[in-house]
Amino acid sequence: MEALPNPPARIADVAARAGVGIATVSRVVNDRGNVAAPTRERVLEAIRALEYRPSSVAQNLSLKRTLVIGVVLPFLTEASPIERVRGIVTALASSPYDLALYDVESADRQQRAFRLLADAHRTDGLLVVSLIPPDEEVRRLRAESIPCVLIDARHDGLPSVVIDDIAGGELATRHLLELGHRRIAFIGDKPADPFRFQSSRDRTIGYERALESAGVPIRPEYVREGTQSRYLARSIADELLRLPEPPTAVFAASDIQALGVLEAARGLGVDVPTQLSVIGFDDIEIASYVGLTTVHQRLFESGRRGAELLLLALAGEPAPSRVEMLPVDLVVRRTSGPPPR
Amino acid sequence: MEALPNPPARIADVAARAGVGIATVSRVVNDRGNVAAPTRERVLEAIRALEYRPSSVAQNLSLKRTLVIGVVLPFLTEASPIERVRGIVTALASSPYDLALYDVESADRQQRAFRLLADAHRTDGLLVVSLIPPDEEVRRLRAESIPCVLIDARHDGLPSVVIDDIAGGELATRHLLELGHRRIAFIGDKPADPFRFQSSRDRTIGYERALESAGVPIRPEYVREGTQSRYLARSIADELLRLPEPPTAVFAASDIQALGVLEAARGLGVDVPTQLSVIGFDDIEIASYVGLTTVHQRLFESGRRGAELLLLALAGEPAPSRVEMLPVDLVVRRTSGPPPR
DNA sequence: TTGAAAGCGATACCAG
DNA sequence: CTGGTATCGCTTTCAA
Repeated sequence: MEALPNPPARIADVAARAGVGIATVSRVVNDRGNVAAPTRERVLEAIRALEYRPSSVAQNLSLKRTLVIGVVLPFLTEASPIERVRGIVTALASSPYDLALYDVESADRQQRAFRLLADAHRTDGLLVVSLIPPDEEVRRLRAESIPCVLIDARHDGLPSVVIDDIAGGELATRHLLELGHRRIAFIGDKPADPFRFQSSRDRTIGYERALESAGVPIRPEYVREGTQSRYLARSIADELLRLPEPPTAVFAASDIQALGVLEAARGLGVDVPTQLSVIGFDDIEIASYVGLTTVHQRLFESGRRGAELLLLALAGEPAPSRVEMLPVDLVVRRTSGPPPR
Repeated sequence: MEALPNPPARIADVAARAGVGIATVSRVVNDRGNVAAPTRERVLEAIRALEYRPSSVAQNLSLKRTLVIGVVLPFLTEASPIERVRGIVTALASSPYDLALYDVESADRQQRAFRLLADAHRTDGLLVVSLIPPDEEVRRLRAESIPCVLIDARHDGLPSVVIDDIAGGELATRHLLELGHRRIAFIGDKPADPFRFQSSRDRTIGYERALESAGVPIRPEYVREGTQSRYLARSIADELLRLPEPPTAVFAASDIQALGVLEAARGLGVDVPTQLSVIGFDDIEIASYVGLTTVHQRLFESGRRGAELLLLALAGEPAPSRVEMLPVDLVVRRTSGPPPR
């Protein structure tokens, strides 16, 4: 249990002790053939004695690869990105790659993350989640042929894994329509949100499309694109429910927002689902606990699949397709039902 | 948007273009003084033109530091480790360090993780969560003076951040006692679990201690140390509730297990809290959604604090104390109440 | 103020 | 089979 007094052994130390050249040590360490058994034994003995372990940093420089995959993503503190990371971790577990996380909370941090990553070969490959990398960086990535896969985001030059948000929006809205609802409100993100980009917007489109094809007119006062926070969603829902003609159902663009809606309903004594139906989007873990009806998007799967595609690219195989669309499905639980009569 | 045809520029390219030596370029890049203004300008111009960015891999080798902090932890797929990671990410956000995650699901993966990390200077520092590193590795870490902080784990040679599990166990049990319960069961982890080590065991001790000082005898059939899974906890709770003299309250060593208990109760038509009180431990996010009474352990804070200590050590300042104990507190929600009469 | 050259710790080519 | 040596890209003395 006492500390070694010496600094870590280098390959030269091993070579010296074994009385061989460093090339031979390298061969033994990397299991390249062409080393006589007795020599190999001497080297191994020296390695053991000196507790030698190759410096990966030096290996990186020499081999021009790091065995590290960088994951850039915003809002690691929220539930959905975490699900995606789980998928990524799972896919990477059986690979030789390690994972470096770059959380992107603030704008400057974001810039730095991309900067770091484009930094030639700090990582062997990149997974960018819910974020659109600047054209500038994309160009560099390609120039240096660093493989990069987007998850929950799109960019012309890059392969990506996304879900069909429009279909999801339609699915949710159709569910409510089929239950008999006609006064269906929508709560979504700010359209300009640089992070979640098109997702919420596409869900709105799905919502509108479903209403149209059911012949239900879209009422502007029911379409509220505010923010992804639970608290703001709550206050928006509060307003909606106090409308002279309140909606009988609310479709929220995320479960987090749906939870805010549930809170608002509880606060006003509006019973769910008899007086108000609520449907979310994402199917985060909490959704199942509170019985939230929602659109399941395969968060875990998106991470897993994205990582898989990246591993393929890293292995030199070309990505099967540019944009891979993951299906969504409706999960009916306890917050949706027929409208009150 | 078209790709650069050339490989990334190296420092020598910049030097050549600016007509200076590489040393000068290095000075400019790293903002070391002693560069004449016109020279500096020429260099900056060359950097811009070539889109030069220093290779961090090469810098690592030269400087013997990586600006990466390694985080080793098991079960990233569960809620509590995630909370801790959030705390770590937060603390690291304002530092120059990046974060490399090593998830340790399986035993071999675990070995590999420690191996990688002890690997001289792949990371500048280590955060080990809910895991006890082998003595062997600890020795190496110290020998190579790589700072390492334990979170939710202890080891003689290393500073650590833990919570007071015994106090937590007492707190939970006392809460139930004060409500009037006398038949209080305990569901904990397998004592031999190599991952969660002492935590659950200590909570048991707290439980026993509280009962003792209240003069309530400990009934062996009420103390069930099984597993941390929700499903197994559910079936254990099921058994407990079918006992001729079932407990009126269950203290689970984790919220996950408590959720299993709640499921068992629901399955048997036992109402919570009128017929059965349930208290968990951890206060994971879901707890607040299902109204679970629990012992809040500062998961986020443990990560934050651990990272903070590591940053201090990295900055050369000595750790304030060897073992830092985070307080716990009772969060009373809707699953605990007086026992049925 | 500047540049040549010596590390940093590996890999791998090329002779021997 | 084995060893010397160039190389990876940067930082940092040491002289000029």
